[in-house]
Amino acid sequence: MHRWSQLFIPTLREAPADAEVASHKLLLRAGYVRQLGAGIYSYLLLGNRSINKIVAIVREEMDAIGQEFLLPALNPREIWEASGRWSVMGENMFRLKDRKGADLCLGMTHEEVMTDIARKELRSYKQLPQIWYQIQTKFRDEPRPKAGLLRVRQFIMKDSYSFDIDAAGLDVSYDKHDRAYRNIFSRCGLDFVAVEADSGAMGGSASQEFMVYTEAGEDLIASCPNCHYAANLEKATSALAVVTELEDGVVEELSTPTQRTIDEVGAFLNVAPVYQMKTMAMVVTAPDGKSRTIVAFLRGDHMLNEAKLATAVGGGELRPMVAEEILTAFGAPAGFLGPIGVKADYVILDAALEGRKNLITGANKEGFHLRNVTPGKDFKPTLIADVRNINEGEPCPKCGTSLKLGKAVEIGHIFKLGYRYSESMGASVLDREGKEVMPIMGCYGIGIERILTAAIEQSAANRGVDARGEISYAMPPSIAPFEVVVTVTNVADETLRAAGETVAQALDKAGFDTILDDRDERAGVKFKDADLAGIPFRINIGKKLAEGKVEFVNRLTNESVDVAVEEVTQALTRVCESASK
RNA sequence: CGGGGCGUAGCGCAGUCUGGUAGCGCAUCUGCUUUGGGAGCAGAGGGUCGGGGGUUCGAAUCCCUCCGCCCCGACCA
Repeated sequence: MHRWSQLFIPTLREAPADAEVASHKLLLRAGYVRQLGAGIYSYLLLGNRSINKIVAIVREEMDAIGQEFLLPALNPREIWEASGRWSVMGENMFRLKDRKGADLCLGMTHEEVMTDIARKELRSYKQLPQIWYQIQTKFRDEPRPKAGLLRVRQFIMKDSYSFDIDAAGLDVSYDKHDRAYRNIFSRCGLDFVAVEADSGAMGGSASQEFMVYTEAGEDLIASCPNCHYAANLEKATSALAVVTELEDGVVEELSTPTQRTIDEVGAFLNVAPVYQMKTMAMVVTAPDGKSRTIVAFLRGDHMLNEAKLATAVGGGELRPMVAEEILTAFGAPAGFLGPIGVKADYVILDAALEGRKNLITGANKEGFHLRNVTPGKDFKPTLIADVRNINEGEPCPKCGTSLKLGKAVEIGHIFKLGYRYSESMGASVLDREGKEVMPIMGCYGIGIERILTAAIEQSAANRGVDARGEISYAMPPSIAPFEVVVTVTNVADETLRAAGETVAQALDKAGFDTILDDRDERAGVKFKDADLAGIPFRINIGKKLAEGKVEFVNRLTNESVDVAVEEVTQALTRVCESASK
C-alpha cells in the first residue's frame, strides 16, 4: 500500500503550452512524465508504474511463446554494414565514435544483433524454431518528434524475432505472435484493429499492423465494424455501388468558358461528380533517378492516393506537374485537361472508372470540356489500377457494411521478414539432409509507451470534454499506476483517517494495487488529483462513515454507490470481475 | 530540410510595436481560519527576461548571430 503524502506526484493545474494532444497534456498534468528534450522524456513515478504494468503483461504473454533476451543498445558499425543498413538508415540512426575513432550506433531495431547471434550459434534444424524477444530501449533520430509520447526519439519496444526452417514454420511463429498481440492489447484495455499493412521496402511476404483509432494518430485506416476487414488507406479498397450511366452519344465538345473545377463544371452542366472524370498530372522520379510523366484519371468525387499511384508505377517520388509540363503534355492549362490526345509516359485509369462510359472530362482545349468519353474506346490507358482514396461509409469489399475511416496510431506490427537478414548476414543451419539452408525470419514489435498513450487517448475521446472544456480520462485497471485510491476527505478527522487506513489495508491485502490519499489537503484537491492520475476506482471516506458507509466511485462508468465499510473489498472485486468479462 | 509560431519565476501569461532598470494569476513557504470537486485572510521568498555579440548614457524591448521548443509539411524497420 502506498501513501500519497509520501510520494512525488507533481500535478499541474494547467497544461504546459507545448502540449497539444490530450494524452500529452494529461501525462504532464498528472505528473506521469516530464520532458527533457524534443522527443525525450523522463518517466516519473506514475508513468513508470504504468509502463511497468504494461511491460509485465507483454512479458507474460511473450513468455508463453518465446524467450526473453536483453541485447545491447550500443552497436558496432560492422553488423549494420553486414546487413547493408548502415547507409540505408540514414539520418534516423544515432551514430557515435568511441575513443579509438571506431563507429558505433544506438540500436533503432535489432534484426542485426539477433541475426548475429543466430549466425554464430544456430547450427541445426533441430534447434529451430526459435522465438527470441526483448523489452528494451530504442533510439531513432526522428525528423519530427511530436505529440508527447506518441513519436519520440527514445522509447521502449518489445521486439521479437523468429527463426524457422521453412515458410510453414514461419507461418506458425507469425500466428503465435498474432494471438499473443491480441491478448496483450485486450488485457491492456485497448480497442484495436489489425490491418493489413504494406510490406514496403522490407520486401516481406506478409505484415499486419495493430492500430488504435485516435485523432492523435498519424496513419489513416479503414476498417469494417462487421467483418474483420481493415486496411491502411494506402491499401484499402471498397465495393462501390454501380452507377447508372448517362445516355449514349458521340464525343462532343461543350463550351465551359470559365468552369475549371469538378464542382464548377458539374454545376454549369448540371451533372453529378460521379459522371465526371478528373485529371491528375504528376511526375514520378523513379528510384533509378529517371523522371517520367503520369496522368491519372479518377471519378470526379474521388481523391488520388499518392502512395497507391507510386506503387502502380513501380515506386519513386511523386510531385504534381508544373504549368509548363502540363502545357507540353496536354496542350491546355489545368482545369481543362482530359485523356484524349494526351502525351505522357503513364496514362493511368483508376479502377473505379473501369467499364464506365459517357463521362464528362476536359477537352485539352481552354474553355472546353467533352462529354460521352468512354475509357478504352476513346482513349487507351497504359494501366488500370486502384489509385484512389476510399471514403468514409463506402461499402466493405468483403461484406458490404459501411467502412469506418479515421486516424489511428500503430501500437504493434508483425512481419514476415523472409531471408533478408539470414542471407545478407550469412546465417544458416543444416537441414535433415545435411544440406546448408537459411533460416526464415519474422520480426515483431510493440511500442510500450504507445500502449499507454493510446489508452489515454481512447478514454479521453470516449469521455469528451466537460462543461468547462476540461478533458478527462480513466486508465484501464490493468495498466493504471494504481487500481484504487482511498480518499480520506478530511485527515483532521481522526475517525475518517483511521477508517481510510483500515479500508486501504484491506484492499491491499486483497491484492489490489492501492494508494491511500492521506494528504492534509481539501477533498476537492484530492478528487482532482485522483482524476488526473486516471485511477479507475476511488473510495471516498467521508461523512457517511457515521452510518458505516463509504462512497465507491467507478470512474470507468462514472457510477457512484454507497457501500458498507466492511464490504468495500467485495464490491471492488465484483466490479473488476464483471469488467474483465 | 521547407513553412509558421514561441522562448520573461515551477505552470499559464502581460510587458517588446513606441528603450528608462520586470509585473499578474496559480503554485511554493509561514501564521490563523477552513475541510466533499483545485478554500479565505495576512505576510514572505523566488528572475543570467534562452545564450553570445552589437547599437545606446541606458536594452526584456532595437540590430546581428547561435541555441532550444511547438505546429504544418517532407520523412518515418
